[in-house]
Amino acid sequence: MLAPAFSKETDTLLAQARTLCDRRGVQLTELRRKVLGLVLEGDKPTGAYDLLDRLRVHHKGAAPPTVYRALDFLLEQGLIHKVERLSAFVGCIHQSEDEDHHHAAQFLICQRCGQVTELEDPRVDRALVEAARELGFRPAGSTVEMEGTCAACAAAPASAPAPG
Amino acid sequence: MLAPAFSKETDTLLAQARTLCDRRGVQLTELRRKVLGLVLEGDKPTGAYDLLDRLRVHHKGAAPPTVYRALDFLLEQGLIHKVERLSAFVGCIHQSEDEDHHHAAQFLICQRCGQVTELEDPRVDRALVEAARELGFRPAGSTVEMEGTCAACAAAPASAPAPG
DNA sequence: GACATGACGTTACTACATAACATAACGCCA
DNA sequence: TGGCGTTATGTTATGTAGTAACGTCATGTC
Repeated sequence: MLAPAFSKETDTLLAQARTLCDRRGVQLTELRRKVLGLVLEGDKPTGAYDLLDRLRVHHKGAAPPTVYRALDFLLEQGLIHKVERLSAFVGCIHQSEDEDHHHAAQFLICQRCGQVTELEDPRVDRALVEAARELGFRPAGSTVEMEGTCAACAAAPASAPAPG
Repeated sequence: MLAPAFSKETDTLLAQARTLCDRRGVQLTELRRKVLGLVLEGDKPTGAYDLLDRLRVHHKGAAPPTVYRALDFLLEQGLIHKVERLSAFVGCIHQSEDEDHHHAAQFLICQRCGQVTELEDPRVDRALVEAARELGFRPAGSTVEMEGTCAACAAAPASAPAPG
């Protein structure tokens, strides 16, 4: 079970994640760290079974529950997000030690190039929380996703979607 | 292939849907009408395979594509919505002939009783569209869902979630 | 040393969704 | 009126996503 090699950027994020988990008293185990690394390495949202395939390279005998448990942990800790429309996972770009584990994020999904952009727009969250509150609804978590065409693809000729 | 019996409320909505499709020049076939009826009858979001089971009662030989094609049509026409977090479908309560086929809706999902409430809050949509516009993103469709506890369940004792 | 806890292994299964090709009904129009 | 395109549906098979249930192993603790 060798350690996979991650990019420098990923290693930095992994180090941050380690610090965060230590402070919270939760275990960023080797397995969970690997899965987080795989999610972070992808420049696009990655499906659980795709992660599983990659995980198996260095982690023999990995099965669906192996990946899903790790993903559940990472979601709980707010280290990754799930993009519901894609049934896929992305690393969270807004890691912050002091924040709630699950901060409210929004995603813009480009139908042309597949690129996903994470937003953290307070106006959107505020509007949603307010609308819920008016109905006496107590929010626990939200999914906000918008599909469409990103700026790069809108500018590119029809035959050439902006690359990943 | 007998016609299933729907409630009076559902029949009313089906009649509206019929009118709307006629005006648009699209075909609300018997099959599509049945599936729409089944979705509308449910007081909670219904999964595709649940719909399939019910469809089979009156529609021998129905298979997954039978249901999914009908659902795709109904989604296109804005007659139903998909709740991504539940992989399930609900009837749209905001049918309007003049509107876009896909209007921006939001959903509040109660984790206790499973009830789903559709909102159509202009503030939420406006905030999201604005945030996207600032990044040069051209919106095509959005998913906005919030999970939590509905007013009824929040008021009810812990052991007795408010009924469906 | 018995026992609780948390992480992970392993097997099997359930649920969700689509590909690919066949068939049938309809309108069109040459 | 026969051929053709279009749209809806039938049919078979397969791909993808997610979970249940139970076993094992390490660690801590009383």
